[in-house]
Amino acid sequence: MNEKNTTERGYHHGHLRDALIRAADELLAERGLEGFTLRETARRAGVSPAAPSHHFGGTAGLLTEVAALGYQELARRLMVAGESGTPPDRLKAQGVGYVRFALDFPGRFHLMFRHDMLQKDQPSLEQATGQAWDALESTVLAIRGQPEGAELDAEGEAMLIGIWSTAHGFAHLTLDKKLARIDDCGGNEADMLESLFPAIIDTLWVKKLG
Amino acid sequence: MNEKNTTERGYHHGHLRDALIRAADELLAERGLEGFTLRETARRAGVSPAAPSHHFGGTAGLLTEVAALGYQELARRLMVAGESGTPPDRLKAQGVGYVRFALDFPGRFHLMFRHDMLQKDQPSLEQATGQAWDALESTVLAIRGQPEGAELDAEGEAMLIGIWSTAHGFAHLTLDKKLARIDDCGGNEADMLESLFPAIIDTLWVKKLG
DNA sequence: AGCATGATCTTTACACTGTAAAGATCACAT
DNA sequence: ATGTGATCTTTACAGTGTAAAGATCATGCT
Repeated sequence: MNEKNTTERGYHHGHLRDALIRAADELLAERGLEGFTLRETARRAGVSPAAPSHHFGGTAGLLTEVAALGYQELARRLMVAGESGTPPDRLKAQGVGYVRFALDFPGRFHLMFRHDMLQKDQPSLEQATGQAWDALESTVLAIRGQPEGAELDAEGEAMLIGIWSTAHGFAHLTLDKKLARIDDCGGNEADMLESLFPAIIDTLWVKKLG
Repeated sequence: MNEKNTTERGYHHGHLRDALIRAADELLAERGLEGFTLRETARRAGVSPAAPSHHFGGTAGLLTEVAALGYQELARRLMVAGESGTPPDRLKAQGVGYVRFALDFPGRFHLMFRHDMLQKDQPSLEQATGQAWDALESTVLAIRGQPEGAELDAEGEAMLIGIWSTAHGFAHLTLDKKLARIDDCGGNEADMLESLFPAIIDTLWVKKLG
């Protein structure tokens, strides 16, 4: 019944909703969040400027779906990073993975933390953010010696928010070129991630936890 | 010669440049960065929509001056916070001061880290950011036992960027309501600053430094 | 089969935005 | 006093998001 997967012509697109999400994500990757435009997204999907609003209610609706995809990808990476090693090593790896995600997808990343552009009550978004949170939480639970599924104790909570804040802030500062004066790595983002950020984690966390 | 400080009537405003910066800052405080508009700023200054561009070249020019003021205020607070106590205590106090600044002036804070909206080469901005950086650097130098004015060693650098990242990330996450599920403090930003953030610093940093 | 119904997409329109270009006004030095 | 340059206004234009109304089509009901 849905056999117009190849050439989407005619008045009705067929898979417009998915196509719009994909187009928006690509536009975000190309021009960043500030270069994003609902009309340009529609243009890329080969559709009229007002078409997206029908499916998503407006710009915020579309961007919320894109952000949900971003959280899914982030959660996936955090789970992979938290698979092997001692609990402190896993937490460190998740921190690196968090920053790497931000540097790989700056547009997505910025969007995901712009609550003024998202509809926080959207179930798809809530679920995806929950997955990312859980990935970190289970690692911290292991560090604290608490059973899986338990509620974090106070120090565990501070630990979780701490690593999150540190990774989040480092990612933001790097993307905003605020660490450019650090000449150890000549502004190269990859180097900053591979050497500087782990050094920070070591200085802060691992030495204390291990 | 400049005696029209009270009633600014007539074709020429007199102190339009300053008035625009003030109006922009107020607008930022009222509606946040996303509610900011060059035309509304002009309206509040009682002037035509195109007038600001003459003084600042465009939106970015005006916002850069506002951001420079923000960095000045931030630097002032960091210096005050770093005045008394042991070096680790001073660094902790500066971290708290950093977050407090962000929560007190969300509009300014967001603007200050939007490199796509600022002119990074503006001297007023460069100088103000340098002051804020120096305030943190001198505290870390004291912790590392290095003389004032020296160049930070590798671990000191990691320490500086680490505390900055942690405070920066915590501020961002708080402003974006990402820590709302932490029910220890019922979403109250003041409580989060006064209890949660210091707990994080203690768990991460101070225990290790002291 | 024929047909109505509703989902999907387009067209049109409007109130905004930033800013470029050209004109008006005024302070001030000569 | 006079013109010169800085300051501000007017006008205009290309964009933006989205509301409202119209066109097109798939689908299920009789």
